[in-house]
Amino acid sequence: MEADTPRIEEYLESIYKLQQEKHPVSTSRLAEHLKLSPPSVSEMIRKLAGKDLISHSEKGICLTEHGKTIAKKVIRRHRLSERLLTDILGFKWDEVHEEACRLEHAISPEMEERISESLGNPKTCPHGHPIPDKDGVLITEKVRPLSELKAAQKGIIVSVFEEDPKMLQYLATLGLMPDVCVRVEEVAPFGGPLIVCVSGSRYALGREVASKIKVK
Amino acid sequence: MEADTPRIEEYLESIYKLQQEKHPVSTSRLAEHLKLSPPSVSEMIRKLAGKDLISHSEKGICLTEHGKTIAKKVIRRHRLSERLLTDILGFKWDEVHEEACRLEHAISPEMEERISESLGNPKTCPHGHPIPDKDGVLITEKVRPLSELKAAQKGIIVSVFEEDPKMLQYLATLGLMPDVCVRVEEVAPFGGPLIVCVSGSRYALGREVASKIKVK
DNA sequence: CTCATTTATTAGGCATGCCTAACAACATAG
DNA sequence: CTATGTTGTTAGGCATGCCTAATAAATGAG
Ligand SMILES: [Mn+2]
Ligand SMILES: [Mn+2]
Ligand SMILES: [Mn+2]
Ligand SMILES: [Mn+2]
Repeated sequence: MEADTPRIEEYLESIYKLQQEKHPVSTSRLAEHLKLSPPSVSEMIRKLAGKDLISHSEKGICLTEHGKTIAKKVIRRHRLSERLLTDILGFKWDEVHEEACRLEHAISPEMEERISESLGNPKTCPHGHPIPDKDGVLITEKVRPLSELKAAQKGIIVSVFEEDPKMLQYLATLGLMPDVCVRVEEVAPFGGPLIVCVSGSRYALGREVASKIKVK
Repeated sequence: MEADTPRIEEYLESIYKLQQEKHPVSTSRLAEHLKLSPPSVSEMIRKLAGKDLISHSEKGICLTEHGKTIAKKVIRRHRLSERLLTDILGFKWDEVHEEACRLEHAISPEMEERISESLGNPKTCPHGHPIPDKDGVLITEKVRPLSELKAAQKGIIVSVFEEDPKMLQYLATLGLMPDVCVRVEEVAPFGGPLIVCVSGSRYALGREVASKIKVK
């Protein structure tokens, strides 16, 4: 019954992440995220459904409880790997995603626990996303995208929903990282950029980017 | 021209290790070490020869220069992984082989360097085997097996050529680890055991095991 | 409502790596 | 020298995961 390959783990991980954003996960969005052709994904979807890891109705792809459990384990290993890479090996937050994406499939439960312990059981990855605990319990803070703030409102960055190294590097130069306080100075109309103030400096920030920065 | 899969890396790594011991590496020994069927190995051998990674004459399998270069890279990653596992994550030396054998294929050149730096560029793995440097240079100390020592001779353990966790655990309880001084008290005749003295205690040690412990 | 685009699936392949069964080649013990 | 066991290879398969081309189904703009 159990037969989890790295590829299956990777699909479940992606489905989980996509579910976070917009609810119905489609074949095409999944194919795009995984950088695979739609037929490849279509085929795997059928297999995952056969293994009772997802349900595949007309309204999209959904993880089953079993699928969600596995996805959270993969995500735990991914995020712990990221922390290992930044906190112990000195990587920057924009360098860790791809590396962690490989490591997550090569880590035993024992190593997972040792990493967690060695790091003092961290609660989040370097991008601010919560790390599911050993039992799959995931504490999600109530957040909203920076793009929803009105002029003069401020918030503390909780997480940055972005994987692209270039973008992460850019955000780091602006100081837009978890735990940092941002104030919205101005919101340009017609979907224009936000003017934000971060530790004394002002920057113009596109709506697209701002929507990926979650604040509380 | 380049097309290195984890499996190819694993084969080259095994061939390299087997070459260290007895010279002519045979299909069957390789199959046994890799825990694969002889036909599977036979097939891969042909492929590796086609990629100019090994030469396959009647007198056995030999790594080419190119093959040796790749093998040493894999071994560097393996041994650095072992050090990471023991020195930073708190694993014991008997718990790291299998784990490292997976990690070695999931580590980028950048991560390899970061691990090495973070550990202070270690020269050996926890079992005392030398870690090839960035450029593949490998410093091999002149050693001889403990089993070749005569009564009253002593030596310092350099390395332990053993992968089996049970055996490593056993050796650790006796204190037979790198940098430890051993004195041979007695050598039983007809291939019998050695009586050795390690930090004040005496133990009987089979020839087989003793031959895997290298001293200087 | 209809035609065109987007989205999903089928069909047919291919590469990688593994397996078992059968056979060939060789060594060597009797 | 022959029978036997060891070693290696061929032949034929299978599972996994990916691809392109073609087709079907759904959507939505005019
Ligand atoms: Mn991943
Ligand atoms: Mn992250
Ligand atoms: Mn290995
Ligand atoms: Mn080692």
